[in-house]
Amino acid sequence: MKNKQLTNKKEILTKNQEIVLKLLEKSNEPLKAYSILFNLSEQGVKAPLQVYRALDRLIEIGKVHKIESKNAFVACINSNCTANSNAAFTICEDCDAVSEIHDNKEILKNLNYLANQEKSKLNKYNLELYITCKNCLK
Amino acid sequence: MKNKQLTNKKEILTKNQEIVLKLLEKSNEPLKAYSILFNLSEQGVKAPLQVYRALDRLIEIGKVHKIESKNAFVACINSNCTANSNAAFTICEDCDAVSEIHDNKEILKNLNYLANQEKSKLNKYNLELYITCKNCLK
DNA sequence: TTACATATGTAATATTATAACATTTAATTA
DNA sequence: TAATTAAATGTTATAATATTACATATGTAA
Repeated sequence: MKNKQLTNKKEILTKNQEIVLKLLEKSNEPLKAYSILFNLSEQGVKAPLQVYRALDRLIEIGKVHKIESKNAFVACINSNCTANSNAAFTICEDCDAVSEIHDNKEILKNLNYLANQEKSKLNKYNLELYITCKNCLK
Repeated sequence: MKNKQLTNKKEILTKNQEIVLKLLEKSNEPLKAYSILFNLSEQGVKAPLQVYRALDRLIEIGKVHKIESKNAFVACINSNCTANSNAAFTICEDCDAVSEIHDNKEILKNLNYLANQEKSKLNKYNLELYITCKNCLK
């Protein structure tokens, strides 16, 4: 589908978007949609759609990423994130810890090259690295 | 979770695994689990679990990959695929066409480097490139 | 054979996500 | 300002994806 116009109103978020983002930002792990829902029930968020709509928009403007292999959502740690920005994560297969990798020029270069080889245009990418983390290697 | 022993019994598949893999191999697009289920109802596959169990095993031995962002499954095009092999796909955002990228040495090198930087060990990766494909660029 | 692991079948249910529609709030403009 | 439109919200219902739990069967090793 084509992208909608991203008016980018200086990141003015609506109430639901605001509280969903706040929750994600203070969480130190990816949260699932229904976990967000239960966490926010006291703040008036009562139905899945309220969460999913907020998440959709937050993802659209690049404030949130979805970890596809976990159906979970994280706030982007990149302060200067842009719309539909790229995402790369490490996921420890032992302890499930997830962390975001800052955009990596070298990877982007390679991926663009790959896309170009097929005469197609790279719009964005999702990269999930399944690792054994430093702690779990001990 | 730790990997189970991969006995690799020369790729002897069970009945359900066999027919699920056959279906995926002759499909020219990723199939969803319930689509597989409906397609195979005449062959005695009657419950989601039969499909999911077959898929789990096929993924484990590297014959099938899951496109995480689509909850869909494809047969691996890499004839000499190994257990838990890496996967990389392009997904056209306009026409939804998906194709697998053959393992790319350069990417793997970069990703290993990234993991090493964090003193962690890369086990496998999942890479999904959202593109506009050759046809849709016209 | 006995024991054990693996595979299968089946029903029920959990989890994740969207459709459809009514209502409210915000932004635009006449 | 009032009228008009667009965006966001609320709510119910339901669709789509995936797993739990348990009974049974089948293959493999001691």
